[in-house]
Amino acid sequence: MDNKTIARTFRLLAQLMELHEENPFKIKSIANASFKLDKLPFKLVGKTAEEIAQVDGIGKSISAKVVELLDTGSIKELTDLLALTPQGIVEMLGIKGIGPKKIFVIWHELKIDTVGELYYACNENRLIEAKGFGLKTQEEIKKVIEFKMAANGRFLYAHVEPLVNNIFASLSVWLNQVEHDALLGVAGQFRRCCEIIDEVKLVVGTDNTIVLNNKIAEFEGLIFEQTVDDTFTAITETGLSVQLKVVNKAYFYVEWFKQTGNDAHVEEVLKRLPEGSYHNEEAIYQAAGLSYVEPELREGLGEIELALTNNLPKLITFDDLKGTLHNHSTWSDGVNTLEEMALFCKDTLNLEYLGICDHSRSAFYAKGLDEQRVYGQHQEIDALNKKLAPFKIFKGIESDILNDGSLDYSEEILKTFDFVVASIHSPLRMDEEKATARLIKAIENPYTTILGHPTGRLLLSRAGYPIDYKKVIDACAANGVVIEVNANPLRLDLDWRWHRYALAKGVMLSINPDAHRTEGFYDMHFGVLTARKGGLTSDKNLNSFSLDEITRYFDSRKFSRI
DNA sequence: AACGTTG
DNA sequence: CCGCCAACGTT
Repeated sequence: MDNKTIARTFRLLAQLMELHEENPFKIKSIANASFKLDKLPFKLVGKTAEEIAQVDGIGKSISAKVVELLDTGSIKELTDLLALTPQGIVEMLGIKGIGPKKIFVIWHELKIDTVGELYYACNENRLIEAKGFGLKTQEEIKKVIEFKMAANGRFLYAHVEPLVNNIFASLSVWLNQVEHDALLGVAGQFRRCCEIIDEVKLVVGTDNTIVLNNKIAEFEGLIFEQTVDDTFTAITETGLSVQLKVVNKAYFYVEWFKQTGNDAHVEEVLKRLPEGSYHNEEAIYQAAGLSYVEPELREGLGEIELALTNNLPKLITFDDLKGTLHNHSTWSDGVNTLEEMALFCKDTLNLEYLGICDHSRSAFYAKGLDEQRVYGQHQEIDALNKKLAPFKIFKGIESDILNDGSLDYSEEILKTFDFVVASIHSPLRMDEEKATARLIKAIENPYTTILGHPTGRLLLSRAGYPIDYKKVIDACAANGVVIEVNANPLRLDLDWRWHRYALAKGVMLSINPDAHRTEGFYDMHFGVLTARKGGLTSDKNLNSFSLDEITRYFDSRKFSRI
């Protein structure tokens, strides 16, 4: 069990205690513990109660609960509370915009205890009757429930990846026993590296279908049912559909190709493809008179024209990344210290530089840096740079874009950074006009180097604020501002569908992990996949620059201000 | 701490 | 009826 799960369990416990009107002091200490546990720089698994109690804010009683959770998988107090709470009420805790206080009213005064009923109540205008609720709250709740319903049965790529890897690995082993040269490939949305997956597709090539048909019924805890002649389907516990298509080996590559691209892409290629069996995908594209199209690009969005004229981009890879920009440390809301983050980049990832961009002063909830602490951090960076040379830490900041579009510090302070990532964190409720104007004002600020997560979206969980993409990208082009591809699998923002437009306008992108702990750097993997979908090449990605190149780039941005 | 909402 | 503001809940 990882720390995140433990922290989430404690938060749920605190919320349930509040719903059941328990001692507010106890509630506070549990909620506080949840926060602390989430921010620990070490893993809790294997630690003793005594060791855990050493953590500031965690005493005997809570450390005992952590151990109980680690040993038994649950906490008795939580199990008891859950038994007393309707399932729908527990679900409501996951709705943004309402907390335990409001849910208490919904439950006891409106007598509503399922999310469905709550939705109906919003439609019938019944929520505004209750005290503490108004029209705005009601509309907001309605919107969030609708968003949640639309997300049902859909999953983040990052969430599906381990499952697909497991299925692929065990299926390979098993197939190999059945037939030593059987073929297997992952296809569909996953192979195309889509950010949201609602169906996993695999293709098997075997001439021994009978054995397969008899054996496949149960595999890796999944129950496969034969839905069509050659297709087996299973649904995971979480509701994800896994499809297995079985064909003779001779047809494997054509089938794999057909199951990978979206309909538009496959149709376009098939039009040009002579009938036949092909021994790999390259041969298929060649026979169709096209250069090879990487799976990520097979979306029917103009890639065929590029393939016809041999103009497909050479897509960026993880190895092209030379450094990483936009990351956090314990100076604000990160888990690892500046030095730990730097050493990880230097020694584990073999990068040449780290850009540190802790939160700016108005991000109070994240311990944002005031002017004093900016100065303090810069001194620490100078010292570390001496120690770790030639590895370099760049002095950055993730400056909030305030409500009026200005940045969070005076020019005097902004001047002291090597680069500035400007992002919106609050307020997020804006119409398109307001959001676009706010972003453009920040883009026009001469100190802005990179525009951070342009829409603020959280995939499957929160829609971003609406923006006029073209205007925002055009403004970046006009002001030499780089756009972030936030690599957190929940964000992947700028959306890949806009990469090509940005690149055409001469705007550079930057694959930024927004890491809040050392493992967070690995999110760049997802950023690379999504940027590949967008058609990004290494030379247009800022953090593919070598240390020399990026130093010169930051310098030239500074000179352009004078 | 700052914000939006409520009343 | 509107604008103002304190209290509250959420992030």
